[in-house]
Amino acid sequence: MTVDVADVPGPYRLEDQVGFMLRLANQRHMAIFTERMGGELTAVQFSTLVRLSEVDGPISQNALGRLVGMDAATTKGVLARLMARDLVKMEKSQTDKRRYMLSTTQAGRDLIAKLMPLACQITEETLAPLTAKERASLLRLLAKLY
Amino acid sequence: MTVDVADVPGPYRLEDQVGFMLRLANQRHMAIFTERMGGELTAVQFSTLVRLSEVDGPISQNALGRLVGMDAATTKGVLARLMARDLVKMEKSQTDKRRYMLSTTQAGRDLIAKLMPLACQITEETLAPLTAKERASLLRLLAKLY
DNA sequence: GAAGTTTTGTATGTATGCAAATATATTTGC
DNA sequence: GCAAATATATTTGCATACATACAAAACTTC
Repeated sequence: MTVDVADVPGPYRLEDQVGFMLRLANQRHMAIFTERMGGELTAVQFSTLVRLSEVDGPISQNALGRLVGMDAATTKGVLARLMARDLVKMEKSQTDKRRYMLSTTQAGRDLIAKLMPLACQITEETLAPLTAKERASLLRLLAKLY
Repeated sequence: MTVDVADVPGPYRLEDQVGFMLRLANQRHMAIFTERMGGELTAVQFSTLVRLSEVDGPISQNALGRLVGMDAATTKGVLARLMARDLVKMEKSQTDKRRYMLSTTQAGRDLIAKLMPLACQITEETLAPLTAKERASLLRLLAKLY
């Protein structure tokens, strides 16, 4: 009678835990992002602004937050900072008195256009250690996880 | 004359950016961790306690932080919370008057032993959408990124 | 149309995570 | 042996991120 090596659990090693590695990989990317962007926008602010320009129509705060993967409390803070810089504007909905309808300003769209090449460089630098096949594989696997 | 499809950049899609996907995957894992751990320890606190028990000798605050991937400011807060719960103890170094030497308490080691099976279940649940090969592949690719 | 549920936005508290500045102690270079 | 560079720990400020609780408005169901 034999034992399959794959069935022997072995010791708990932090480096073998997805959670730990996800955190470290994310940290590395954030460091690259912050350094390259030079304080123009944070990663979450950039994602939020891109999403808002994609939908390109008035959208509620919570709905936009969901499209970016933020909860309501986080969304409020991010949008407050974007609005303080006139990159996003907000107006009361006529049909739903609870809602604020959000849209990008011209300054917001201009900033995205300016930062887009930088964002591509950031992705490139983050993925630099991987081959083209590995990059595709990583994205596919990450997409399965959420 | 033909054009290689791989050379045509295409539009910028948020879902194709590693940074965005890393953030979402990490969020999903954190949600699983928090729910399963039931408030016993956060993911970072657990990692820190495991690392400290691994080195199993007095270690300085900064050195431990580096082993877990935290900067000095973050490390201080995490350790303060662990010490407030008597999971970690600290004493002044005799040889280096800047350092506090850290070690786990019996309560800290007991808690890790108790939570270890839970941590394995959390990893399992996070990786549930992936096959064994995909899991190994993901870990290998993540390890290359930092 | 009234009751119960859901959605939206807000507020608060806690926990990472980093940048930058500070203070003290140690090590290194010469 | 001393000045310069490093290492350690701390503090502050800002930015996610989530849990929780709340109020107001809208929707569902009967």
